[in-house]
Amino acid sequence: MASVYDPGQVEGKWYDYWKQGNFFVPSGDLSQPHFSIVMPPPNVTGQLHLGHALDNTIQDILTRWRRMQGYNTLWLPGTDHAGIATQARVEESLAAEGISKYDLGREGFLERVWEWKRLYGDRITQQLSLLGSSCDWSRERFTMDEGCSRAVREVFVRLYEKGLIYRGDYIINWCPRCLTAISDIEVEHADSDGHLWHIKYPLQDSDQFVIVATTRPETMLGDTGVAVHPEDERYRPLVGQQVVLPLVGRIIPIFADPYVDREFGTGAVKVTPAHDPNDFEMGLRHDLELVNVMSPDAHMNENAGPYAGLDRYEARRQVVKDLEAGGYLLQVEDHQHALGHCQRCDTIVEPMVSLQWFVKMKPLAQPAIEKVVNGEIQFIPERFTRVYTNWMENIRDWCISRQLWWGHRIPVWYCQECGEIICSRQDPVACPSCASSQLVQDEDVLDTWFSSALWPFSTLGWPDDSDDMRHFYPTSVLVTGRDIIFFWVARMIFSGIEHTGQVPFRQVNIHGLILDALGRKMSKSLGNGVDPLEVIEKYGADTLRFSMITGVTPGNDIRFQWDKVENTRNFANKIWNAARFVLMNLEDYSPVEVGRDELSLADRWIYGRLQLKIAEITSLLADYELGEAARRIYDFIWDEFCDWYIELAKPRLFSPSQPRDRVVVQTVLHAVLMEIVKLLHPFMPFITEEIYQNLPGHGPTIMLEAWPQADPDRIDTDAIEQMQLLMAAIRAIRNIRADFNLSHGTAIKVIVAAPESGVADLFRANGGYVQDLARVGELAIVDRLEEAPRQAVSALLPFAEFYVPLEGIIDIHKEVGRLEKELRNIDQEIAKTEAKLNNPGFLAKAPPEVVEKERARAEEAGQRREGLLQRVQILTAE
RNA sequence: GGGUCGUUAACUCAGAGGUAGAGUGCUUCCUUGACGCGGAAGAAGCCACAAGUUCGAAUCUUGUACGACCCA
Repeated sequence: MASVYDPGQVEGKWYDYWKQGNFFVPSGDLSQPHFSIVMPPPNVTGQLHLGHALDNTIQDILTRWRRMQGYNTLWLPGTDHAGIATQARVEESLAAEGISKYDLGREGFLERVWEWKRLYGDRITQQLSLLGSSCDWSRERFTMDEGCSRAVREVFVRLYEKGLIYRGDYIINWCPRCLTAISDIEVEHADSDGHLWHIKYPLQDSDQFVIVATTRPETMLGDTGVAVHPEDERYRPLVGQQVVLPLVGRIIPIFADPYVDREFGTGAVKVTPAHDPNDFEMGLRHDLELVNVMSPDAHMNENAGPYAGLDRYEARRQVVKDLEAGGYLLQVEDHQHALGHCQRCDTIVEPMVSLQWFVKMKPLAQPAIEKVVNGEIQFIPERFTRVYTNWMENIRDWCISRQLWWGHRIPVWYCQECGEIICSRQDPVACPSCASSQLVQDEDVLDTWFSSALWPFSTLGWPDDSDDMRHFYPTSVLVTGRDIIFFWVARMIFSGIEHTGQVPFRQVNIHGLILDALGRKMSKSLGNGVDPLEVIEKYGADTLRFSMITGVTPGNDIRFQWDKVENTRNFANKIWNAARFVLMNLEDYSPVEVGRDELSLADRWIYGRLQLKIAEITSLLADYELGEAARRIYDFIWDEFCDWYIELAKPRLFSPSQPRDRVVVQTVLHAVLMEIVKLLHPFMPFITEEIYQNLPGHGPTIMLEAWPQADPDRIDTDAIEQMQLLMAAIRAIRNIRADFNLSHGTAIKVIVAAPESGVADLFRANGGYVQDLARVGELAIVDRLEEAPRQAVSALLPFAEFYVPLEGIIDIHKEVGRLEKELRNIDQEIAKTEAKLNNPGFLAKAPPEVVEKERARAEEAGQRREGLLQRVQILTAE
């Protein structure tokens, strides 16, 4: 084994081995509980980014852990067709060849997209493999495969038949570049600097006027009303009157509506129902006419009269100019307002009225809220529950039609003869009403999220009553970022409840975003993204996984730091070398029975500590506290196992006079390393498999090993406490060595004065530990010193005093300084404990054990102070 | 405007009602037979501010400031 761990030599090999061994496939053991996760499907043409890496690492940790615990475990992978995103990319590539999708026609274009999908479809899944994802590739799905498409069809028809899907003219968000409707949540709002124009609208047959304020003057061409607040005294007399729309000449009413904000602008607003969502609502309430003045590419249309053909911003300039010329423009203020942008292409979205398909949300939202409120679905961390319920409670109908070609075509046909509308599971051949075969399918496709919403059950075989549905549904947990709670999580919840009668998952584990080192979102435009493949290439997947997980609070964002990656790489190397050491010393090892009475103090200590760690780590995992769990393993391996246990084991390993010692230590090293490697496996699957496969007594794969279970019988609290004393002693002596620059070669003598017989016995029995680890030549143990040596440095610990005679080396002055500093610390501690013990409230109300602890501490501090004072006296006495 | 999160050592972050933690960095020292991607020791924090609850608050409550994000 090489002394530096090389992940490149290891990772690919084991992944192939696991796949070939079918170790990712569920055990199928129905006597065990199931554990299932459906993977949030990445965009089929996408590339792995750090967000995916984090998301899938979490899922893989949970999956590997539960699998080891014996659950019938399924992690189902797949990809999403990502309608608008994929179509845009294919269009771009066509544009590079100088052709548009219209040149190819719908069929031809779709062929190109499928080609594209075949070309790039494997890339992201291959990248997921590089991460070590233990998902069942035999069940891999795609949102547009046959089964998912059938589920989409079924759901659409059911909702349609229930009256929950309708088609209508409503205001939607229109992207003038993508030339499609997009849903509310696909619009991103950003503040931008604009103006507020104050415009005079003259009253009909009067020389009076109202002043309206607007940020989008060009939309006035479509105004069909002016609104004021019903309780606004200023305008009360005007309500019911008519104004003459400037430039256009249309006569439109002034009406009162509580939506109007009296503080905004002049308190009177122009109402354009065809180009503003709020105006649209008011239009419905007051039966206003809809005047659409824009074409799909955001140019003015024929309803804009002389402005027809102008781009929306040119039209704005022209309208303003004309208003000014006509004396209608009274004032222009600077004004900041939020503008909606297309999530996909960042174009400013235009609210427009158009004929689209919608899902009626209120009836679906209600049960979806209940299941979360009553705890059938649990968000982790819990605070995301409110994010979800707030959104669900204020939900609006979901616009599901998209004017795209790539996606699930809406299963609705229009009879050209009689106008019948047919919504059907099977493609109809004749009109059921007039038997005509002149049927034309709706041109639109469904929002990508319509199919994603069905993912937890469409992938398991729904609508059939499949084995997988029965065995793995509802799924156990959904792991995803908080950025798609609305897009996806919410929609899966109401869809699952509506169509399967059950929640789609029991728990939702929300994690944060990965940010760059400066705390900014990683984005293409900033160019601050880090490619996970680069990290894997340089440091290995185990390192990437562990560095993203460890020391992270669930739900919080994570800054990506190369420093941390390096530190984790060092950790991997540390484990590697610890294993190398163990394996090197196991070459002559054959398993033997080792009696409990043969175990040394250090053996009993490490066994006990291991049990405690197993219990902690298991319970942290159950609570989704992966960061803390990882940190505990890290500490245990590096600190307790490597820095202490292995060091303590060395002398016994190499002592020719005690051959049995070597066997015992070998046994313990082997057993503890085996458990460590299992505990670490979900986090770092590759290196742990590699080590495991080198350990004597290994099975076919570590993946099939049982997760360690804490054995309370092995927790020897005495051994743990005793080791603590020895370790404290070793540290104190090392400290002295460092302070006095005593080189390694310098053998020192240490006198231990231990008044308690138990402590003295401990040092008599295990003085070897101190001698070896603190490099002590002679260790003398006494109850008490008649006369403490003057030419000696001391460490006065609560349980014993340690003297290192340094005739000729010690600088008395320096030593006194050292002791005085310690005295100051002790004095502070005493002041603190005294303050508590002198507080009657504390004595009366604090739990007795806390008071007792405080008393003990005070007493101990008092004794140490006494000792320190004496020591100073001895040293300063001339 | 509403909401969520954050503010802890120089930096990046854990923690959490009862003596402030890690990693990196910094200062010494160490070619000890796993690892210098290592080991030992050390310096370094009024846990943002204010009020409250409590015997006791960095931790709970409320408010303030600053920062990030989400929704309108």
